[in-house]
Amino acid sequence: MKDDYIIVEVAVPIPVFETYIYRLKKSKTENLPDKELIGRRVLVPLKKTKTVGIITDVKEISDIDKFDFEIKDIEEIPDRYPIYSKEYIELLKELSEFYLSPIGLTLYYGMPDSLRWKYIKSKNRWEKIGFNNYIIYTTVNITDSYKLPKRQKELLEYVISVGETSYEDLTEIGFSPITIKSLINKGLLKKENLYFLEETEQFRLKQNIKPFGKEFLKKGIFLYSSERIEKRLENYVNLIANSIYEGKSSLIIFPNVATLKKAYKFLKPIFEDKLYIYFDGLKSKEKIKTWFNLKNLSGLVCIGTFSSIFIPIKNLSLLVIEEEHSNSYKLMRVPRFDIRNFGYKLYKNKKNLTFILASSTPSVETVYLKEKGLAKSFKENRDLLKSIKSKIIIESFNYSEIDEKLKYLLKDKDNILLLANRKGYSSILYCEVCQTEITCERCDIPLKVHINPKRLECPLCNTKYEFINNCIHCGNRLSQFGFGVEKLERELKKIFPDKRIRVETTIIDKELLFDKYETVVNIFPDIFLRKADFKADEKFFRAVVYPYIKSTKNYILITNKREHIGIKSLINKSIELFYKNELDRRKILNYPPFKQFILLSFEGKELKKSHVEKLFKDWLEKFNIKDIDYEGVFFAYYPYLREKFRYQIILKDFKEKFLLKELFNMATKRAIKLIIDVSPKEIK
DNA sequence: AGCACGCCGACT
DNA sequence: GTCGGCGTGCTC
Repeated sequence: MKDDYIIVEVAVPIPVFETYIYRLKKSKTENLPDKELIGRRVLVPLKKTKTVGIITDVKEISDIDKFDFEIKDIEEIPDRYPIYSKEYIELLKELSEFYLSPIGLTLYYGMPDSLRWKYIKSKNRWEKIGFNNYIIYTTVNITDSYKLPKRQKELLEYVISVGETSYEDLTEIGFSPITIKSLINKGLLKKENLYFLEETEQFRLKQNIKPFGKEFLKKGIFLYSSERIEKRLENYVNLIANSIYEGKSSLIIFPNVATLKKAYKFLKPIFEDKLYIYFDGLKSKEKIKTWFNLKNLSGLVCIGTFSSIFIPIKNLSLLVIEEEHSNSYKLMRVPRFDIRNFGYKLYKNKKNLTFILASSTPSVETVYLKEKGLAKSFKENRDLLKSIKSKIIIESFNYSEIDEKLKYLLKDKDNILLLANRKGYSSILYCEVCQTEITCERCDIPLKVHINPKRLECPLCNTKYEFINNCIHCGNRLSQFGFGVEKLERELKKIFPDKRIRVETTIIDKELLFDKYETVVNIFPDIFLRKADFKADEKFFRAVVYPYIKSTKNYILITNKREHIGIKSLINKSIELFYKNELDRRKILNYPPFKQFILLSFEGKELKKSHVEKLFKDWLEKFNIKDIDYEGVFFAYYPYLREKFRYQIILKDFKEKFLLKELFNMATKRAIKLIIDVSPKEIK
């Protein structure tokens, strides 16, 4: 009897760090066109319900005696092919271990959302969101010339009218499987499996794109910071063409959809049907098609956002992460890992991968990779700032004079981008009688005033409140203080009704990456230095330097931090000056990348600092942890968020990371939510 | 996560 | 006496 089963390890989408063991009946694998089990989706029972999981390993049948729990059977294998490759399963396992991100959740959120089936217990059925096993379409456009039964005629007319549909859609609206089948047999309907497209046509590059020699398709990690994003994209065309010419595939990742779409417009006419796009907002059918084509075929190019890193692309030879410093490459939710690190793992694992980390203002970590000799410069080592000719004007900041100053500075300018990292209309609403600010009920921080529509909004949890004129305690009229971009925009439009002025809070992570303006005004980036974050100087530097790259004639910087190294490197037109200084500083202070940080955030409704201290002490004692570098429990930068108190601990270079899983379990038992952030991007 | 169990307070 | 709120435990 034993021989009729295969024992497999399955990662299920629940917040635990382990995988579970299931039995798979051999007969269920007999008709599979691909015998590989690892990377497959499986439908499994889990406690009193069912879930979709991913096979991560195949065990020896003799292991069965080792388990002291009842082993349940896999109910079904829903797909003809695995969705992840063995290689990606291996790497994602390692990465989840490194970031202490539950493997089941990592694989679950990595796959196309339409494959994340949910079992609805009350309805006793699976919810297959937008799922289609194969598409049904037709090549005819009129039904008149065919003699068909009434129902078949209706079906054919329906398919003609919608163009492309699915088996599920058709049965859902009332066509029987027999009707569908007979039209398929007559050749009037065609079905195409999305999972399995044949490797057919020989792709020809458009005339004007010629393979470029092989000098840039070498194995290696490269830092590409010597040119602007427009210019970089032009260079990728040659690399992609090279890769396709060799029958291999490329992946270019962008930090946001707006930038991605601009890149698509540029690349589509060049690479036509060899170009695929992948991002969360894509239609589920398209996502599945892109996923499986990239997994099964070769000689393609994909551009996408964060989620595209999960596609197990066949013969990947070029990986580019654009604007690699962006915060969007590490999510604040599961899977809590940094895709740059995944790129690094892919690079280590593949024989020939060109891995490019590109940014006009790269992250300190990536510059450090270059310092250590792990990454090389892509193209010549030239400072981008030296090629920018726009004039730098530095002015001091004073809140009461800002309107007058802008009026004076902008009087002879046009085509202006104005940046101020202040959301909303004004910063606070204040009662001068009670001397209190109007604050968010859930976060206890001042609400910002917004207009269009007029409302109050919490800058942290985004809860919206009705605008009030009078104080809720004494009825006195409330006053507004501070300014935001909405107020700046309104007032500048009043002063200069004919000028082209765009007002934004930030450039980074907006579609502005490709845009240029004659004059860029940057108001008070000093705000980035207010937070005692280890990355504060880097953020300030980027906030000062990045807008300069977008200006063609004038760059007006309004700041009171003239002595900061970030501004010095701008004036000296040398980004290297900043990185050298910053690396020295971080080394002295034992900050990343010299020490690895693990940020522990504890959250709870009635949580007190002493509870966290007790929990941490108990953990240290229980596991006899002596060798640990941390500076105690402190209040988080936002100590009260969404009705929860928040405390943090920073561990430096903590080696026994697996023990944090136990801390996580202990915290859960005490109703404390613990968020473990390995190599945090920011501390907030 | 998502479900069940079990202990309390509020209700017919 | 029992309905349901949510704290706690567990998933191969």
